[in-house]
Amino acid sequence: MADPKARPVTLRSIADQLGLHVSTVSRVLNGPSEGGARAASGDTAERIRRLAAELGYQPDPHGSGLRTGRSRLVGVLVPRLSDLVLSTIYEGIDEAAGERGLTTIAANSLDDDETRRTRTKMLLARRVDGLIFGDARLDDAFLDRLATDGVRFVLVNRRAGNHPSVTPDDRLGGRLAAEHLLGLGHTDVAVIAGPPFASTGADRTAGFVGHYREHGIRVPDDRVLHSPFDTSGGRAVADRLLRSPNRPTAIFAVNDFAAIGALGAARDHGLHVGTDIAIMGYNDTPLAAELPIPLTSVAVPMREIGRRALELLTRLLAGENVDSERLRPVLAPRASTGPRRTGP
Amino acid sequence: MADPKARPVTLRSIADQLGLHVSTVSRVLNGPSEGGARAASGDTAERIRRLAAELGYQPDPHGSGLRTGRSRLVGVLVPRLSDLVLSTIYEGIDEAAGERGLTTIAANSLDDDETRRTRTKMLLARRVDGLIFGDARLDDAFLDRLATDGVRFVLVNRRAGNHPSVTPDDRLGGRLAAEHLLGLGHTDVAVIAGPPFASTGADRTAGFVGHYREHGIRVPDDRVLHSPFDTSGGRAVADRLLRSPNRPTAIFAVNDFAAIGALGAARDHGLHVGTDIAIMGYNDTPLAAELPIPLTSVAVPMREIGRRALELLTRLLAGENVDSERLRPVLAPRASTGPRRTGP
DNA sequence: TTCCGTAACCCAAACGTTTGGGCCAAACGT
DNA sequence: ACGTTTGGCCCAAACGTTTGGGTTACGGAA
Repeated sequence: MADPKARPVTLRSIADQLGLHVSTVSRVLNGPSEGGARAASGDTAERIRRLAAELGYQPDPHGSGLRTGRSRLVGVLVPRLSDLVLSTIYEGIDEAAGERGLTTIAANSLDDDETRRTRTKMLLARRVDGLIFGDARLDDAFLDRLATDGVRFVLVNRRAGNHPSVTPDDRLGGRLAAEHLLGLGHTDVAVIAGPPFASTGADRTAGFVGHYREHGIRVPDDRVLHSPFDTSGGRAVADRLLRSPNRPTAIFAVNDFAAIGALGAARDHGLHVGTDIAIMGYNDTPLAAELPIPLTSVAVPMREIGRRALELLTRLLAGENVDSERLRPVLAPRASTGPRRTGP
Repeated sequence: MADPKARPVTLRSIADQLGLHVSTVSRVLNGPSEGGARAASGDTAERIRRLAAELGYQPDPHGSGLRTGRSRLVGVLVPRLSDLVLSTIYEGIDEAAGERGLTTIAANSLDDDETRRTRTKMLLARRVDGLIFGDARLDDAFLDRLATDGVRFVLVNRRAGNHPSVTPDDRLGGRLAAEHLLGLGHTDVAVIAGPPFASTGADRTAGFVGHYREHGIRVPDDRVLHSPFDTSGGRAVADRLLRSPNRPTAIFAVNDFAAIGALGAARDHGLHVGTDIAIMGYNDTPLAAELPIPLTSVAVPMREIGRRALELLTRLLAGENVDSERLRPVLAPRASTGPRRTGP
């Protein structure tokens, strides 16, 4: 691995040991594994590769970064890594990056404008080759500015403007939720819609409300409530809904954690979830299926979304023109919206 | 921020514009903000600083890294970032790193030996100045080897050998749990102990069992079950416990997610948690307090643990001798272990 | 035989920074 | 007045890599 005090193994040390020039070694070790254009003779190349492997040579990113101007670093900005949705997406990003020899640097923006700015600046100062933003806002002036400045980035999970993005098809997801609840006979429904600036919540809500509208049922404005994407936020909002005299028979939370909060609120009101009231979430977090009352949710391929985002970025960095991608969600019906049935 | 095609602003470009030498600029911009040893005159220094700020100069890490041999990069290896405990700790690490002008690179090891090896190699190839491991194993040959190789690292959350570490005081935490359950009259208890190679589970279990032993109650070996630190693992193990003819009256899971799984299993067995059976977790995840049946847990300052780990590493890198730190956990009693009471 | 092509290398510059040595002039001490 | 310090700056080398441009030497074509 790494020797104690031994001088780090460098192109030069290899070249010297073999009586070659450093540039020859560099070309051999860089060229496509077999016979690059200006590579060395098969024999020499073999000796070089063998010695490099034996010494455990690892190119110094400072050297190559300095020379090439590229760092093979990708910056990833998310609202919070401790949000399971984002950390799972990040795992997908990092996994795909690793396969391409790229390294990712993650940072939290906390959905705060000032923090985004400083963290992005930090990443740029690190000379990342490109960025992936998981904290885009609808109508995002910051991103627009960055784009005109020539910074290369893609969005993940949330879309904004027409910056290239990889997201779930959230309108469809909202529709699936509506279809499910309507199919169970719920005509009096409410939505816990997440914060208004996130496309995820907005699109899921729009899809949901749209489906109901197309079936002649209007979801009133005061039945669409905004809240943070977390448990306590969901609980607070659900409590408000359940306190009202004519409470809904079903609640669609655009996020599993908000839904879990709603579960708690329902219990506080003495309601049995699944019979007295239907509650469903979104994202199909691993937790959802394992809860005491399993939570109906809309499954989204989060890890795959992360992978695709990284791939999109690499294509962008390669100079290609890229298009946004929408990944297909699928319904995961469980006990929280009705009589117990065999889970998917 | 970053201009479109404009040449990046460098020490040289600043020096040229001011008719100075690049080394002068460097010294001014590096020296302790006021009057370094060999800095320039107050006037010149001021001009340099002003222009640097105006142009938005950011030192190129490739250049300085190459010259100094240091990268100001810290590698962080954890089992999984999508594990809330680890991602929260990581947030603490990253937060503290940011304050010191360091950047962290995170990677998942999945608690898999091969993956650890390759990911660590990757981080080392990136020339990180030091590492923080969140996936240590009791008796960890890999870490021992790394240490003798001169790699500088600290451990977080889990301890191993006598490598410097920052962890919760898990024995104490286990004792707090035992004290709580025993105080409620539970003498017939079981432990969901997590995987056997993690010090966290082992120490929590040891503290728990030790406390009972000191009070004359033996927790039999077949009442201490190992499982992964996740919900489905906890559910499976709890199911086994509850299926047995003489089932325990209380279960201590060394992890909140395993406890949530146990909650589900209890429900499957028609038991009402809090009255029919007591279940408690560990870590006091934000979720715990918000669950339909709030989960008793042992609160651990996860974010602070991360911060301390980073600080410990910086001291280590500065050449100081460092000691491990154990942070104090505190009990968070809730409804899942007894009659509803006001939460902490 | 001469000339060209090419395989297989070597040379050298450049990327941006840091840092041990200068060097000059002004200030100071005696 | 003369030597010494020191403030304020410049010089140059080095870190490891990549890459456009040589330079040989040899094989084959004319």
